[in-house]
Amino acid sequence: MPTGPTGRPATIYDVAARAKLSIATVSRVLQGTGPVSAKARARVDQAAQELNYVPLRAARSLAVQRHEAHGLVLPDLAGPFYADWLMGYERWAGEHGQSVVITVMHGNPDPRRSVRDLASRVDGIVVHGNALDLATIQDLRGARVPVVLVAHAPVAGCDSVRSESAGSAEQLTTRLLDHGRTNLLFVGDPDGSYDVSERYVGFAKALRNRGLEAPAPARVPLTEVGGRQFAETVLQAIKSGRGRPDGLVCANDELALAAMTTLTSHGVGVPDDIVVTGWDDVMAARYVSPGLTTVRQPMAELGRTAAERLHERVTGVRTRARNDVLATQLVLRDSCGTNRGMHAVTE
Amino acid sequence: MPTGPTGRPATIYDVAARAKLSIATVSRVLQGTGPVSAKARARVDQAAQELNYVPLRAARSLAVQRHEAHGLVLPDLAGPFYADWLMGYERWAGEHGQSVVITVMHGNPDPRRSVRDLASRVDGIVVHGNALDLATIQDLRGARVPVVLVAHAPVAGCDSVRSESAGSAEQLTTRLLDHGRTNLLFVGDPDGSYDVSERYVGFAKALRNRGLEAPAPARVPLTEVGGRQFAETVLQAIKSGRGRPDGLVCANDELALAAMTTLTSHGVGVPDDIVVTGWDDVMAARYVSPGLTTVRQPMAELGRTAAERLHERVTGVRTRARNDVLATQLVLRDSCGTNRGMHAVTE
DNA sequence: ACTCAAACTGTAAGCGCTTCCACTTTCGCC
DNA sequence: GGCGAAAGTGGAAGCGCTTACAGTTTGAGT
Repeated sequence: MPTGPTGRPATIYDVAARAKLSIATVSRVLQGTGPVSAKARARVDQAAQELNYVPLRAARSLAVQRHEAHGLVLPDLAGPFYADWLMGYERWAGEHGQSVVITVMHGNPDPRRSVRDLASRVDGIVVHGNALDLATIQDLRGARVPVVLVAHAPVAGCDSVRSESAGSAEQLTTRLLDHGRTNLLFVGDPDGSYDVSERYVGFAKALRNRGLEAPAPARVPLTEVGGRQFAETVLQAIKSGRGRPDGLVCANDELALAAMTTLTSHGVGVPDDIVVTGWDDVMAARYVSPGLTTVRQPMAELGRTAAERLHERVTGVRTRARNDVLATQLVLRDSCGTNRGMHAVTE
Repeated sequence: MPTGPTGRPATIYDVAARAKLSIATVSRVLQGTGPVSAKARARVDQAAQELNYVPLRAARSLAVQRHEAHGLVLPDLAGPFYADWLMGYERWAGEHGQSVVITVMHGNPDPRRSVRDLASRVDGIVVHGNALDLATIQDLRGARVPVVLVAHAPVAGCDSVRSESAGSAEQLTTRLLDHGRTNLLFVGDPDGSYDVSERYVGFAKALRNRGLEAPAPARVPLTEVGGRQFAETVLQAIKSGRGRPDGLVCANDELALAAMTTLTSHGVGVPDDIVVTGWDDVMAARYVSPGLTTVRQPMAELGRTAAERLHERVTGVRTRARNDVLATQLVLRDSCGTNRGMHAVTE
């Protein structure tokens, strides 16, 4: 928020003139580089102060060949957890003087252009989930843009950060089986995202461990509409006397919540007739009745970690790719019928 | 994601050399400015293509004295609605070729520096709620940085965008009074944000219209913890036989949800013994029982509008300040005890 | 006092792009 | 075929900053 004498923003020349020093010295004082006398420092500080001078980032970026900014590419911002993730990222960025430029792909009229554009104003890019196809990611890599993948399968040359999925899903599923469930269904499309595919892997593994065959996943969108629709088909199946599931392992909470409430409102008891679990631990999960058993991801930490990894790459302190997997937390509530005592938390 | 012959990103010089034309022509082709022959255009396009050339934004910004970027300053990202707001903003920005740089104030080690920094890499700034104090906003204005305020009281020289609050609050409160409530309480601190203060104004007005005196607001934080704590004091009051409220008009849903569930879990009936309303219509509001009556703000549209206003200011197509107020929607559910039929929606 | 190094400061050359201005083509038309 | 205007192109000057490099002080050591 600089104010120059002319009304136009003050430049380093204005400061230099006012301090009666060269722009080189001004730059050295302001950036804290190189040796400067105390006197010069004081004069510059005062002049800068008086002119309310702020160096123009574009000029600095051009000169130092660095932007001091991170680019984030997100598929969209739906769901409550992006906020937490972003918050974690922002926090780290703020503490380390990095700006954050966000680009959302959903509804973007020209994704390719947007990403190129982003790449030219930041030092590196974080890609969340499948916001970008592999070709575009490779493109970025080819152009030597540091890339960190979040909630995405590892890619050669890129760092990745995600939360553990398969293990938690297996653990959760096993728990349901332990409590006598015999006809579990996985709800959600594994092809939709890496995370979901991992969850299905864990689900299937738990079943196989019991000598059961894993049924194909119900490929519905991870939304409330998807959950409602799926519940309808379950209700149909029950009504028509066909085989009925006695448990739904849903790929996220929206799905689970919609499915569960649809079922209960049609007289199907949860958890007695059918158990339901979700993923993410959204706020509604603890306000619905019965409370929704779910898996909590350390969203803020995922964000923080992604920021850190990207910075390491940008500054070059690390060159070997690194794939972080953060632990999740099983949150037991009543919807899974295995809960003793509220809010027991395992793992 | 440019790739130059040397491994370093290609510059406009590389393209010019390859196309056997001057950089001036290359620039004209790429930016679509000025007259260029079809032949030249083709050569440049091809060369740029082959080199995977992307103009460096910093250089362009420096030359054109514009960043083609908007800065957003947010207090934090808590709550589910920032996501919708941001989504609306991003969408508009993406469609209009503007980048979005986000800065979160909460937990920021040096807010002042962050804002100055932001100001020097964008063409204008949107400030959400009370992320910034008035002095800082004035500073920005003084430096001729276009500023748009969201959910904030209008400030001279700044545009503002918010959603209607007082009227909806009055309408909601009146409705409760119409249904026989006589001892309503407003929960939330009006000093905490402009929006909340407006809601309290509407609440108080409704009471005065009935010749009732508006009680002082319960100044608790707008969080689940705040709601729980407040509910405890209500429970105390009831137990000790002191006057009890028969309705809580809460400043947001988190507060309302926590208060409501605390009350019901202690045997206080909602809506029979006491009615509860919230604000924002978060997802949990429709999963809790009874469903939470609340007020929905057009978050995405608020975001879109803010983006548009800022752009108008940046481009100078409008110079007079403008204050937009968007309509809200009363969402009636069972917690207010005045609902006939699910999901009736008024206004 | 004198030398030499260390401390400080200034000059100027970029960083990669846009754009004014001048210059050369190319047309349209009499 | 020749003329003027329009179209196309290139040279070069910035935009505001950083940073060699060179130049000037300063000060310690003798």
